[in-house]
Amino acid sequence: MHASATQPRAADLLAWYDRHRRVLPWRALPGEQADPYRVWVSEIMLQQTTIAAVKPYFERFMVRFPSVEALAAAPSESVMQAWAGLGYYSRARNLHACAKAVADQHGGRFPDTEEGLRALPGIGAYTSGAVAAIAFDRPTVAVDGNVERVITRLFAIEDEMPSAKPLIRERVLALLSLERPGDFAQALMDLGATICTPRSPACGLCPWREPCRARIEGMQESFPRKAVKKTGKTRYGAAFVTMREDGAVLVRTRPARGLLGGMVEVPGSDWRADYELDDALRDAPVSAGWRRLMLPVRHVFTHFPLELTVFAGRVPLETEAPEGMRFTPFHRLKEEAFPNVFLKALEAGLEELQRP
DNA sequence: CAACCGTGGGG
DNA sequence: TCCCCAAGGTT
Repeated sequence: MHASATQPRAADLLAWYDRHRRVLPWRALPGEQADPYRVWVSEIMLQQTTIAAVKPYFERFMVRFPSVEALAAAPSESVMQAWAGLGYYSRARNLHACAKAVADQHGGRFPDTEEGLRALPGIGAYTSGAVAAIAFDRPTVAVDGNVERVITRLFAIEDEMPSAKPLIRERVLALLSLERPGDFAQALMDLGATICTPRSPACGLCPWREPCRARIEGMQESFPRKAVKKTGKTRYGAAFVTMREDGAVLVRTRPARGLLGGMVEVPGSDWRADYELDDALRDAPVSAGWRRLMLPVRHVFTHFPLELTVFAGRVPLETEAPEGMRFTPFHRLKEEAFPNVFLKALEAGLEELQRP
């Protein structure tokens, strides 16, 4: 007798989850109630970010900001610095705004409904469902990329993303376990992350291998259907690593909105596809004996690649920082909220300055 | 609603 | 090296 297609059941998923659930720093142990603050912070950090990248940030963040009140009371520079390197910095700005809203308008307690959470900054359709289900066991779902992959395979949904989203949500809601919504949400994500992976899914270990339409057709890796997205044109620019005689380095804070908003940078030019490197020194923040590094710093953002040519120079002790800039003592550089692209530029520039 | 918004790792 | 993509939200 061949295994005939059955209907997927939440019970099969939850039974699998009870045996294979991952242990994560923000996840409650079986039978324990999850801490909404930790769940919320983890969900924001995990947006478009891998668990491996998040773990060390999460641990440091919890030490530095142990409660939503502590986070709300912290200066924004401190929050941005704690986030530096994680990417998508609007998440950090919204996180801070959200903490203030919870502390000031909700008495330090997170709303315990999907709708209430959804109204807070940085909390959208996914995160509101995730926190409501995981931290408050509300009967709702959390549809992320994992879930979209699992569900489009399970039902062989041919619609391209993101137009398939409403149908996917409908299917997940139909499967939802009303007894264990929090575990159901986490089980679905664990399944997507460990079994129903983007490439080479381990269908033989899947609790839903029998009802999975995509596996039956041998087409599991072709879901979800997605249109190919095009990458932007490479942009070019100059960055200036300026060291004062006492070792202090010239930096400035970027505007609060937009790319790398609110983060710290070394001064530089605009980034354009047609940037003329020959004229780069007109973008220098101060006059110095600039040395141009031959190897540009390469960095890839979500929507465009960047080639940053670094100039390094020393300036006298009496040099004043231009308007909007400041000299940071060398030993405090590590406390600045540098995104990675500027860490790369800084490292390259400082190395050049060490040479005779 | 499509563009914008980082970064690191895996295949 | 290159490409894809990971627990998305905002505008």
